[in-house]
Amino acid sequence: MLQEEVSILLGQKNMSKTPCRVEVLRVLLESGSALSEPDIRSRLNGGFDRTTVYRTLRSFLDQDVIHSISLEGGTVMYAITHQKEKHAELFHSHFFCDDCSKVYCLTKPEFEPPVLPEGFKANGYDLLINGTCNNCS
Amino acid sequence: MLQEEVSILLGQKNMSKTPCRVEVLRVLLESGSALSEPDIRSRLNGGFDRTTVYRTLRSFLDQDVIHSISLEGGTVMYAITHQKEKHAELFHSHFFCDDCSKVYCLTKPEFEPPVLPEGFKANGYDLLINGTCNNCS
DNA sequence: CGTATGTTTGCAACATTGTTGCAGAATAAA
DNA sequence: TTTATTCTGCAACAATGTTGCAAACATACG
Repeated sequence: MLQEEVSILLGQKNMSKTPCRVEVLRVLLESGSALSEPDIRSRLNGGFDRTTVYRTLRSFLDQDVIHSISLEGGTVMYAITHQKEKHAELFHSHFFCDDCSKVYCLTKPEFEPPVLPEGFKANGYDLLINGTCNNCS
Repeated sequence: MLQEEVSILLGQKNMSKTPCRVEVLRVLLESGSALSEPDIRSRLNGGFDRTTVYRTLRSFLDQDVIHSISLEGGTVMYAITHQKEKHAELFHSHFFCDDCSKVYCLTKPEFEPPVLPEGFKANGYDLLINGTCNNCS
């Protein structure tokens, strides 16, 4: 159930269950994909202020409850962090549908990275794949 | 020589050699890495308006003379597009140094991408690797 | 040469995304 | 209840990017 999932997410990070936090998590969980702040705010029940939503997102980002995805052109989307995968901290892979503009978090984000030039050391990989999603093909 | 390279880049795309375009290309070529608009503008000789620089960047983006790289958090950087590589249109790989914040375009951007879920079709790959560059290690 | 046409530039204005300061409301703790 | 903490809304601000308009400049054509 949704309420439970929200409680678990907040409880794990010792975050209090405020109305705005609960709503933001509900919206993100229900959408199943990444959303921009305007997207999120327009779906919230309660009519919260822009500032409050941004502060909520900032807290979630700091606590790794959510993560941000930067699209071509600088648009930033926010999505729940599901850490089922082992290398979730190292590899982040997302899919952007050119057709419906939906953003999906790939659950198996690991891949064979390119060889770096001499002297370069990698700490993390952020991959953004664009194309057509299963809904649009 | 730099002047020549600028002329070639503009000539290939049938773009007129305006002062601002020449300056922006000079700055990007001299820096050798990706720069933000404020970075670029502060290095221009001539004191061009913010708007003029953005319009110049837009033209270059439309003509694929440059490309943009979106960093974590939504910062956008601009870099010359070197299409020496075959798969340059499909694979874009960049390296962000956590130490000096410099952004490098990787010249061999191909890699083994992750397997997509059923029904998803990829059109392009944008990889952003973060870590330590050769100057900072 | 002069005129018409097109492009570049600067200025002002605006939109969007995100942050910060401050004061009031709500919540939890004493 | 009183105190302390944290949330929230409002106003203001900063950064990035776009658009409209008019002046400047270059280009082409008669």
